[in-house]
Amino acid sequence: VATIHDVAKRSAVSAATVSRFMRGERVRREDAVRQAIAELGYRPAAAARSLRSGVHYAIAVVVPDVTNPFFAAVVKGMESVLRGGPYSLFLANTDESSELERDVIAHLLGRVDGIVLAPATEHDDNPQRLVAAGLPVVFVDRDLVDGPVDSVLVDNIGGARLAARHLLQLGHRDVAIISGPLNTTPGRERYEGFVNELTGSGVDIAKRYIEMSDFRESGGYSSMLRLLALPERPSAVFCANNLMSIGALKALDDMRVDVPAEMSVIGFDDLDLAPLMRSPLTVIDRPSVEQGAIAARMMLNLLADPAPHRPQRVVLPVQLLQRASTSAPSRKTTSRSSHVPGLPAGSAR
Amino acid sequence: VATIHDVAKRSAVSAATVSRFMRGERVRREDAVRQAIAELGYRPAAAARSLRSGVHYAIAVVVPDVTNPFFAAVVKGMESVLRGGPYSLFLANTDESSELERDVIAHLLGRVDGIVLAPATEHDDNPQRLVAAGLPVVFVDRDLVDGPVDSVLVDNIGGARLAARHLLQLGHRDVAIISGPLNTTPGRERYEGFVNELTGSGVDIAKRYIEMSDFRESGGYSSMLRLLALPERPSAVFCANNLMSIGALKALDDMRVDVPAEMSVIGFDDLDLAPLMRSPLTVIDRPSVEQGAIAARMMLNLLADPAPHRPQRVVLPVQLLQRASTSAPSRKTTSRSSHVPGLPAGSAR
DNA sequence: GTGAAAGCGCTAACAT
DNA sequence: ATGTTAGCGCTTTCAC
Repeated sequence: VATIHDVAKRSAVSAATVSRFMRGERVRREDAVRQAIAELGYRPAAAARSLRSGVHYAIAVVVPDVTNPFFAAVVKGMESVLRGGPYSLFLANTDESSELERDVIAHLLGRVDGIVLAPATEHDDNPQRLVAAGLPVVFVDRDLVDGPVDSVLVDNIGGARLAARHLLQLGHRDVAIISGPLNTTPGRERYEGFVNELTGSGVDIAKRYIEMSDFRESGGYSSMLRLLALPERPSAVFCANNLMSIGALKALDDMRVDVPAEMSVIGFDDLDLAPLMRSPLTVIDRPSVEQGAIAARMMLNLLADPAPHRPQRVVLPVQLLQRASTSAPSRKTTSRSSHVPGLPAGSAR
Repeated sequence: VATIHDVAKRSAVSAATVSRFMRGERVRREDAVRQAIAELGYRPAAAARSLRSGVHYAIAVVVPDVTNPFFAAVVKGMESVLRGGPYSLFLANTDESSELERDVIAHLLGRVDGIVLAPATEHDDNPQRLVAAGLPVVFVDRDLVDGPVDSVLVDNIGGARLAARHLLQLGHRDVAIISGPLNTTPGRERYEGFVNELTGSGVDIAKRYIEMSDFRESGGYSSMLRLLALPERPSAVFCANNLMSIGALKALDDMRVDVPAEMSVIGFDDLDLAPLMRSPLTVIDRPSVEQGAIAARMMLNLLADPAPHRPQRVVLPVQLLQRASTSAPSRKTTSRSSHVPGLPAGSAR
């Protein structure tokens, strides 16, 4: 374990010169220093460097669930940008819990130069304290009601409206939603977008068709079970994220409910395996890898120029990927609203 | 940004006393210290602590691909064990590349107290240097040919044999494999197990039915395309991991090849969506979350007692999950080996 | 361009 | 049980 002084001695310069060489400055005895470093296998002690200079050459990305392919993709995008640069990427997980998030962030403080964060809730004060403490923070996928903050998001409202409109066009009137937590950005926005598009088209959504869930597969599963237990089932359902879509589809499968004949399903977030499913899932798709890449670039900018600035908010577009899990309702539905303006009821595709 | 001296002054003790309080020792002016810490919002500077004491209270897990659900599950398992304890978990990605692995490890050195590693290759010298440098290392899913090292693995050979036997029992004789890289533990072991079980049963596997791939979805896809382009297609294929199974199935789907009627497929590693697939995938399943949990516990033990010890090697069992993607070959196959000892040819299930 | 010296915030030895 | 002292390895003035 060689120190900078060992290198200095061996190459007959001072420690300061070695330090300058390390940071890329031109040095007279450059070759000698380089050789000494190689021979001794010298690696600067990160802790000493951090302590003295205050920089860590590390960025953290904190997400609610590494198991969620969407967040895995975001991480991939960040890595592709950070690769080759001086910053390492650390990944931490909060399991959708504000308390865990607090602990995780506490462990991160003083170890990283910036945090890319998908906060557990919009009302979290953990992130605010970070921003207040002057640590660069970029929000990804989710941000705070209190904003404004630097963030890269997607058009959740537009996507949810797209989903609603798609179901309406197919002729559905008894429509359900399995929603994420309303205290998260995507949970709230997708809920509001979906419901507003429905009511704006003169189609009310029954309270019993609104399932508040948790963005987890298990949550989607039990929510769908509840919907299926209703005396009058809905003819279509919108699942507000990928994991809940999977859970809902499993419940449908277990209960032998045919998709889309008996129940149309549309999800938010694409599934890698969607094309191979018995009933390939129709989804609202969004650029996930790119979301991570943009977040990483924003962080790099923040790090390069820490001066106060007008917070930047990037919103990426979404698109409808129509597959086979949605179709016109087959059986007669008890339409509580007879007319959708501009949409001939029952028109498919 | 309060230091330990600020706390010391405010609570009228020395810095050393505050330090002792922080590490849990009993202190006379305990309440005063606690209060000062709260009022000042004191957080020990991790860098200073690390520099002085040499401990970081951090563990890294380094995997080839965070996007792979298997590794995501391993990480989950580690987190569940580490949660609540003093150690943070950092996750890093190597993209199946030894060079990237070297860089990643270099960045980790001097920042973490131990590394849980799934090395890119078995012949890697990166890990060996870590072990030699005295940094606690636990190998997960993959280890080194040079061993012995602490590791938690699964019974790859047994699993691959199980897969082969399953196909043989169904009556397949023209059997293909889409293998992972032979310079990785699971790549090599699954290949050897599969081929040995076949040849041991008197069934040779044709060279053209052996596809060497890369554990990636794209690799599985193009390998399957090549198998399908053969003048005499195999009637069954074993995919050595989850991602390649997905790729292979997508190729089959794109080429309109019916599974299992025209091609039986068995994979290694379960897929979350398997039950919802048009042809639910038969797989060799293994405990993935538990693998991570065990690795974390081994690391904790290493950290608690760094004394030299006999390397421990845990091997977890696997099981066959039979679904619908495997069946007896339908069309007459050009059997190059007529008799399998003990197995009535063509007997299914 | 280079070296000497100081010190980042903490903990470990030693003394009390 | 507590304070004093020293120093972990590095970067950064400040002189030259």
